[in-house]
Amino acid sequence: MPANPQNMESRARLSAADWEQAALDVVAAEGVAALAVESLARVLGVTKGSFYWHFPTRDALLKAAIDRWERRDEDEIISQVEAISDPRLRLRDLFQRVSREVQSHRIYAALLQASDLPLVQPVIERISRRRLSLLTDAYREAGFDARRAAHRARLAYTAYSGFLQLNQRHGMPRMDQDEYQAYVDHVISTLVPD
Amino acid sequence: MPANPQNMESRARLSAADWEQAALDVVAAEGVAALAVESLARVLGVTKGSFYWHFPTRDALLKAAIDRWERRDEDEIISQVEAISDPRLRLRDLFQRVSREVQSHRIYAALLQASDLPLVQPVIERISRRRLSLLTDAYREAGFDARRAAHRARLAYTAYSGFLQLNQRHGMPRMDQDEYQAYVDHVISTLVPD
DNA sequence: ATTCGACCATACGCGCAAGTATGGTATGGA
DNA sequence: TCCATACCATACTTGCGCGTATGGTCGAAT
Repeated sequence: MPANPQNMESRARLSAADWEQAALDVVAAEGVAALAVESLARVLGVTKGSFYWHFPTRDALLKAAIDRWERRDEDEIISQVEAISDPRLRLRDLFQRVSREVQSHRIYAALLQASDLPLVQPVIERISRRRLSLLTDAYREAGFDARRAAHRARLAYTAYSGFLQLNQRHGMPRMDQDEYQAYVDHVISTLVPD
Repeated sequence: MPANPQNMESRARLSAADWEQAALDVVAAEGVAALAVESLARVLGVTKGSFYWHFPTRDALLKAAIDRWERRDEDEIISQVEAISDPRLRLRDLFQRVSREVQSHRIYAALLQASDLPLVQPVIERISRRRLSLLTDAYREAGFDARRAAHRARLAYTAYSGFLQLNQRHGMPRMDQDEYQAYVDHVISTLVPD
């Protein structure tokens, strides 16, 4: 019996999950448009022939990779945050937690940029709606009426996705670590009631 | 002498400016990726042969169209706003004015989505920097110290571009006209000091 | 009336990345 | 030991959109 082949660092043979993970890495680093099967095969040390055994088409890989990402990072963070009962503390914690995550948001930013593709558009809508209602609920619990809660949630969420767009991808006025944290604090003090 | 051929509704012959304007319409409606010379020629009722007389390449058209847009809408709005001396009134007016513009922002949103192309990336950076410093200056004049002014400006601008991304293009939770205006008012009261 | 140049049509070449066809190799179980 | 299955390589075909080559037309100036 050989050592567990799942954990060997340069496995001779691949599974669909390996392709999905590699696809996510490419998407995070270079965007959805850069996801090509031949180049991805080179990264994995194989050729197209391998790919088309695991997936029928390029879009199938993209969809599978996105689904994998959505299940993993999404449920995780949201469930962690929902554990905090005080809504204002919950919002603060959410903002801080989000500001520290990196890789998962790279992928979301990449998907945002490719949201005109029919395959990713419903994903963006689904995720945005979920996160938006998460924020809206928190603001309602914090004492906002329904209208103001929806507006403030929208403001917070658009600021988040706009930040991803302008900074995470091509660095706008770059910030160092301290200034970034100061910005996050400013956002919290501006958008979260005391 | 025939009637002014510039204003006839289906001119027999085109100029470079006609191509640029048509290109902007396509970009605004379907994004940068949808800008193809053959399809654009069909829209204008001609063929590729015409296009490559006016422009050497597709990218040349895209660049010319973007430049045209940048000169037109950008200088216009900014110079109008800079006329208001009171910084808080100026910010309010800016937000309101921006909220009513449509077409120009469709194009900016499309450019944002295509900001990984080497041709549009410097445009986005240039415009963002300009608008950001416009906001920063206003907040400074309104009494914010340099740090807070920069942060608040960044927050406002990311909220703006995030809104474009999520609503203007593929409509997130859609809003009717009244709710939209209410949202704008909420943003102003949250981000602009009294 | 002729000519010249601006504008356009038609037909082609070409590169890139997706997808197909088909055959090869390695590995575990009978 | 031998076969079946899972995984992979090689060599194609195909479609799409850019760019090129070349020739045609129409209006304006001489």
